[in-house]
Amino acid sequence: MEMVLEKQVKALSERTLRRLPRYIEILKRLKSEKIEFASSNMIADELGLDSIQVRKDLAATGVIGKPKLGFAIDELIFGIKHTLNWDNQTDAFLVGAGSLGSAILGYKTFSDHGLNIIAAFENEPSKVGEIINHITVLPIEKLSDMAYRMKVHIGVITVPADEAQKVADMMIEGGIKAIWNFAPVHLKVPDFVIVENAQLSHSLGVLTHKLAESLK
Amino acid sequence: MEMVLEKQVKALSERTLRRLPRYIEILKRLKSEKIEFASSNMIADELGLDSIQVRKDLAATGVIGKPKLGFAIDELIFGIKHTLNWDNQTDAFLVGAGSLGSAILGYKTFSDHGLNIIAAFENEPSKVGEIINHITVLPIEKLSDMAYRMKVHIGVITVPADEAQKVADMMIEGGIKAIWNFAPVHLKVPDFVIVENAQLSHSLGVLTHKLAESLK
DNA sequence: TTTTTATCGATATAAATATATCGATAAAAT
DNA sequence: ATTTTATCGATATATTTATATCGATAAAAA
Ligand SMILES: NC(=O)c1ccc[n+]([C@@H]2O[C@H](COP(=O)([O-])OP(=O)(O)OC[C@H]3O[C@@H](n4cnc5c(N)ncnc54)[C@H](O)[C@@H]3O)[C@@H](O)[C@H]2O)c1
Ligand SMILES: NC(=O)c1ccc[n+]([C@@H]2O[C@H](COP(=O)([O-])OP(=O)(O)OC[C@H]3O[C@@H](n4cnc5c(N)ncnc54)[C@H](O)[C@@H]3O)[C@@H](O)[C@H]2O)c1
Repeated sequence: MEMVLEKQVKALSERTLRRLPRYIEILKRLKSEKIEFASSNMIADELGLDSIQVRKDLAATGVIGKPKLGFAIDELIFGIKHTLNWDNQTDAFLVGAGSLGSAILGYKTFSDHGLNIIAAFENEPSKVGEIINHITVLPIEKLSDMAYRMKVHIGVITVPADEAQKVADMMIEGGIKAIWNFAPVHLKVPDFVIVENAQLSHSLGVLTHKLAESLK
Repeated sequence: MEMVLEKQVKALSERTLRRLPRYIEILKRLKSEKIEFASSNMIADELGLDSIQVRKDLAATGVIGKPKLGFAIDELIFGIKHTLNWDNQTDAFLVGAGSLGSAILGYKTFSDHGLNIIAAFENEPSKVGEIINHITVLPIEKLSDMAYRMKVHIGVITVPADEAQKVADMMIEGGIKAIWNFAPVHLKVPDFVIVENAQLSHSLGVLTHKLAESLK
């Protein structure tokens, strides 16, 4: 299986990036059914998308399809994962081992998605020392220093909204380069820091609005 | 405070819908600082957006600004909430009271966002009967029937991926009209059912890709 | 009272994203 | 060996989304 991955890859829009994991999902299912090639049409049908869009998205991964057959599934999964950098794991710290934080710590699948949470941090003394899914909860005071020494690049924020900026600042002080933020606040960070907001209320807003419209 | 909300509201794009909750966040903070009017510029600055875009988004809520002053904050919060249908609560059932499901059940803020989870359902007998944040966990067998009888319109899916379609089918059988899906699968539903996917891995993919790019 | 000013909101332009068209190609069928 | 076929991928068009321009307006200043 030859992988031509260093091929010049086109620019990736955020919308394309968000669709790529969905392709993996379908491809894995097809693979489990012993299917070896998937056409853009098959994928598009499964996901209710347009096959042209699928082809364009896949082009961005650099994987080449075969006329009449489509894309070799193994190669395509590999290519998508590579594009997302899911073929590597990046070390991460999580801050706020509350209910959402614990759910994330306990979720094994993120390690398939490039995220290796190696420690959690808390300001609540009673939680410090806990171990959740083999991950130890440490005192928040150690965050910056440890991030710096261990060259941790990703920080996950699951503290209450009014603590989030403070935590982000500590992360950045520790050299963290990308923040996955679950707190419902807009974080102010320097340009060189990437922030990705995973705010459930945004998604919920779309749902409640559409539902209200549909019931009108 | 006069609210002209039934004014003809323009079509709302999904991207606008996703920004609206962010405006509420900023407006609430300004309000807590005793500020009464917010200009599109102030809001845009806080969120790193363009003020024209803010004005366009706000226009979609039907709220009218005042020259030189901007938007009356109280009225604007009200208008945005109305647009999202966050000024009503819709009853919802959650299925899968595992770690993510429990975090959602325990999160009080969703009731400010139009979601009133009134029961949870499980197929794991040991979990049935539990009470999480005043919400009782019931056996999954009762889902369709109760949804139908209680006219529940929203279903939240937090079961493992390979159970999600089955659960969605039961919800639809029970007359549920909108599904908030946290399982990493594309649900197949009839046209009249709204599905909003809250898939964390999509967000994570954007993060890991951008981080890899930035470190190149 | 008149002038200045900040901001809105309508309209226009630009950019990004999605969809359509079609020739090229390799597999399968004849 | 030749033809047919499904699919790719490049290029072109359409749609959606974001950004820019500018006259109108109401508040504040002169
Ligand atoms: N639970 C959910 O379903 C949910 C949904 C959407 C958003 N969120 C957001 O996620 C965040 C966490 O929510 P949660 O429900 O897990 O809350 P939680 O209260 O259960 O957990 C927050 C944790 O952060 C810790 N913490 C607080 N300040 C800290 C600090 N300065 N340093 C280190 N740790 C600190 C607390 O001790 C606590 O354990 C909040 O911002 C919330 O708005 C949660
Ligand atoms: N935990 C996370 O941080 C996280 C993150 C992203 C996505 N997810 C997704 O959310 C879903 C739940 O994840 P989790 O970590 O809470 O898993 P979990 O195993 O803790 O919880 C799943 C729950 O669903 C119940 N269940 C299973 N089949 C059921 C059925 N047919 N009817 C009713 N209940 C059923 C189980 O008994 C269990 O309690 C999964 O699809 C997962 O991929 C979770």
